[in-house]
Amino acid sequence: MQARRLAKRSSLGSRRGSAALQPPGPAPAPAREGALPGLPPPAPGPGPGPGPAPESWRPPLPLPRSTGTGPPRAAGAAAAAAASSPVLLLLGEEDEEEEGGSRRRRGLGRVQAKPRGGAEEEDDDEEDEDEEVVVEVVDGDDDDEDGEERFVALGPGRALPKGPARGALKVGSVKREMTFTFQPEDLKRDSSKKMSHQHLFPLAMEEDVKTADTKKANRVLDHEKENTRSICLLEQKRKVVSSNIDVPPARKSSEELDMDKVTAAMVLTSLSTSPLVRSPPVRQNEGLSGSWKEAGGVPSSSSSSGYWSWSAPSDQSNPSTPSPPLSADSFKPFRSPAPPDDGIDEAEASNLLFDEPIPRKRKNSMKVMFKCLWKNCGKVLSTAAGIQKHIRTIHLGRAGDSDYSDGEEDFYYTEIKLNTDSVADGLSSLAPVSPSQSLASPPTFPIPDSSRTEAPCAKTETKLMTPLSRSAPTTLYLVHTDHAYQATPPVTIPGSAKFTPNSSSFSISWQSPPVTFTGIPVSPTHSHPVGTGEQRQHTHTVLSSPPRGTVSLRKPRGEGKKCRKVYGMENRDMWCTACRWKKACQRFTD
DNA sequence: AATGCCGGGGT
DNA sequence: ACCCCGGCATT
Repeated sequence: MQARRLAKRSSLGSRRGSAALQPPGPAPAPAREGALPGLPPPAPGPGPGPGPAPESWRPPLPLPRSTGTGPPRAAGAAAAAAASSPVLLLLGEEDEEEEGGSRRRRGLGRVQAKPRGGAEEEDDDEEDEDEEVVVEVVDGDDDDEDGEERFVALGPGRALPKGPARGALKVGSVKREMTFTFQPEDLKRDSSKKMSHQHLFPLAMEEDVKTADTKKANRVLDHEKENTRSICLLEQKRKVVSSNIDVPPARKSSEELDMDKVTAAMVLTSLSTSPLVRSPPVRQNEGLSGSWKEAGGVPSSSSSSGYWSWSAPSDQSNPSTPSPPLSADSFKPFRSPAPPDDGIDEAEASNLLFDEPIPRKRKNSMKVMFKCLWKNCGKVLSTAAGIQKHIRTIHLGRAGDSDYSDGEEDFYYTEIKLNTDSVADGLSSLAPVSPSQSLASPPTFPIPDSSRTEAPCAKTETKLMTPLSRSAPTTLYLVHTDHAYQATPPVTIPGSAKFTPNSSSFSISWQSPPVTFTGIPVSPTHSHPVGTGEQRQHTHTVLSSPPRGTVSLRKPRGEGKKCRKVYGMENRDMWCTACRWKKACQRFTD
């Protein structure tokens, strides 16, 4: 079968390539990929344009490969690049950030270093519909200078070969790299990969890493002051890294410790925003914070938390160890928010296609603030802790400063990102601004990609809440229905939000019945499908509106291009399964 | 007529 | 669950 597919694919690939450049994806497609110099022929041109993201992942993944195979990966160059825009590189985009984006980014980042060949591309291309290529963001190190992120494509069958190669490369260039992949289904493979990786890592290297890390820590401190968020991410990254590498219990200054707290808080916040996590707010948060602190903040090696066994590197990598899976899970949320990003394709990178409660993704140049959702309050603080306290004391009337928190505060505030860069602007302006948003009281902040709860909450709040009402601003949950069809396997990441690249493809199936919001024909700004997608997400809240009497069960015909159009009948096998089955297209949802 | 999709059926 | 396809609604 594989073989068959392969053959088919290759043939298709070529075909597709030509097709791509053709009519189907006229403006959008080309524009999109066109911007990427590094990327060879925007092979599957058709997809990119129309589909929110579908295509992005579709295209072959040259990157990973190149990364691994890439000849002289100019470490120096890379480092330099990173240094120039550390944040950009480190801070991710959206989780959903389908690999497309990442790849792209990557491509941009190191284009100079190694232009990829189209051939490889084709090759990678092969598995699309059945198995989406999953690109994992591998956080190299937290460090800004040589922060390197790697995307490992976990394609069925690909991962394995790749691992070793990469590892080898790594060693050669003396770069530290952690492979942290959370591929539920690919876990095994993954672990094996990691293993190999580990093996490749000479002890010496680890030493190196340690020292480097320490230095980094210091540097990071500086950053913290100006960009908390980025720090956050960095921290997170570091944590991730540490989980794999035996990181020396860095001596942390009190300041840093503080930061950790804040970081934890922030993360918690973001997490709490996630519908999934929401239910058990307190517990969750607490637990998390705990682990976090442990992970990142523990100054002395006395990290007792059994969360992540990082005492022995080999341990983590050991597939048989329970830790890997666990950590993987727990990491998910963190990782997603910090997907890399390059300020260039942010616009599209903003592909916020999530199909699920995805922990808010963070944009690099975004500042995170916490806004009180209490009616008529709208207070905005820069720290989660602060806002929590504010809520606790002011609104909940909890005993003064008692740090006691039942987690309820989480419901009353939301994390908002102040985007400093264009993306935000683009999005917000672009955004057919959900009605709720306009209603939201504290309009001060453009809520580019506020957590989905944000808008809805605000709305509800203003509308129904009584000042005194103790009930938290009703939290609206997103109704999300996934199509069973064409389920891109990896997509469903149980414990945490799915932000797998692929996820973008099905993202929003708002076929959800009781969906209220019917009007607001999200202006299909095709140029930025992403934004649109997101908007929709927001709007898509259950709760508020009375279930429309007769919800036309029929899915409003999508206006976007569908597989059929994009690929044509000839390439029917390239269609998403749903399309093939004459079901609602899963790939190009709109 | 071409599409997009639902409902239903076959395996 | 996977796959097909009749048939209807839309374009």
